[in-house]
Amino acid sequence: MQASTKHLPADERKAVTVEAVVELAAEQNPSEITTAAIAKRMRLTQGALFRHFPSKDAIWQAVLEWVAERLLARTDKAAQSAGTPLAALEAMFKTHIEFIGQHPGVPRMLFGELQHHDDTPTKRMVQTLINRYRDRLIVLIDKGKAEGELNQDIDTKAAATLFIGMIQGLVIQSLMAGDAERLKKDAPGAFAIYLNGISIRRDR
Amino acid sequence: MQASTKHLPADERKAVTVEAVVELAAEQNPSEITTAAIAKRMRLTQGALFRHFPSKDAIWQAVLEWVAERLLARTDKAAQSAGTPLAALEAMFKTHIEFIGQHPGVPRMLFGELQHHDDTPTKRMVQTLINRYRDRLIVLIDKGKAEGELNQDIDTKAAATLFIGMIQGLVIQSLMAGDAERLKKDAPGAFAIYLNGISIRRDR
DNA sequence: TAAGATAGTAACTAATTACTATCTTTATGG
DNA sequence: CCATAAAGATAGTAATTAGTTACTATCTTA
Repeated sequence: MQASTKHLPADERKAVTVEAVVELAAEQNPSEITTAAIAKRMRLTQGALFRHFPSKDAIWQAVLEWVAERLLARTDKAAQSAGTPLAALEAMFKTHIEFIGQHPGVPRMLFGELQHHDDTPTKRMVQTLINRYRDRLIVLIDKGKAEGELNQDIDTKAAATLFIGMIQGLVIQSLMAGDAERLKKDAPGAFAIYLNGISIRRDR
Repeated sequence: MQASTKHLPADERKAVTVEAVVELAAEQNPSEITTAAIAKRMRLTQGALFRHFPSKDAIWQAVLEWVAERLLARTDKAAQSAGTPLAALEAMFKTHIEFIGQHPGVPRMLFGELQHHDDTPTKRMVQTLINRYRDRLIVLIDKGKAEGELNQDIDTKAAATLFIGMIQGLVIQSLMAGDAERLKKDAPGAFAIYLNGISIRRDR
């Protein structure tokens, strides 16, 4: 073959592979990403991938680990640096939207996993991620109620479900329109109504 | 093969095909539904399908037409038999959730279409469906504002986006949990918060 | 600096898939 | 009851894909 084919150590090669997949997922249907396409993006032959991963599924697992780590780290940081529970919720929301804006392929991959009817290992990883995210929301919402920022009458679990669902719905409509910008545009308006729905407010 | 292979007229065979696909989509990843699987479900050979459809894509188009027709007809009917705009919104929501409960494969197919990065004919059909749905919501929300049922200050488009997004998010979380019942369980709580967010209410 | 270990290449393989060509069965109207 | 056209069966094909294999290049270290 030709071109500068450097030998990378295994760890680096794995990291590069994950990045390549995340990039590709932004450009095409994730379920149609072939090992050949991943290898081509990395300027590697297809067979070489299997030196580092035992199967294609193992590649997906590495990618999902990457996603879970990064997303939770960023939203946690955002929430912690906010002053009140309500501010923390807003910070999490904004950070989440920002994350998706930077990695448009990520939600596509997650949605793709959920389409499998049976419990694949990768689907379980997505479930775990969303559950961890949801737990953080529940803590914040309960704290908000206790501190008098949020309406005591609302159902905490429903509020957490809607928070996550709102983001998922916004992403889907952005995907539908084929316009990544739309997510950022629509997010504030949707969040305003959500906030209206959970917070205590004075009558107009 | 043998067995009682009745010859159906083309129109009926097409209808049966659509039903088979909708059924299969409830049981497996729609993007992995092969023409062989469809034929098997219909107790037909794979080649026979191509007597009625020029391509697999044409099958998908027929299915999406079926979905758009049925969903809009049912939600329209529900909205029209409601007394007020707000009641119409709730009726649409409930009917929509009910429809998905009866056809769990439908949202999976729609989500699958949205994962293609380029504009396929089928993706366009999904876009058109959601846009038509959205237009109905906007009319209702504006009417609700005019009649004093809804908060004048909310952004109508954002409220419509969140309405659709809420359903999409609920469906995704139900898919994630692998529990179709969860949709029906979570829907009322989420809608209550949404309602709280858009309606005029007295302070507690 | 030589030898073992790690990373990469090129060329397969077996399975799957949408679609087709040819032959057979079934339904129907005169 | 028979001719004919529509519907289905059978048996293909070409393309694609994950994974394998035998060999080569590069790195590491004793």
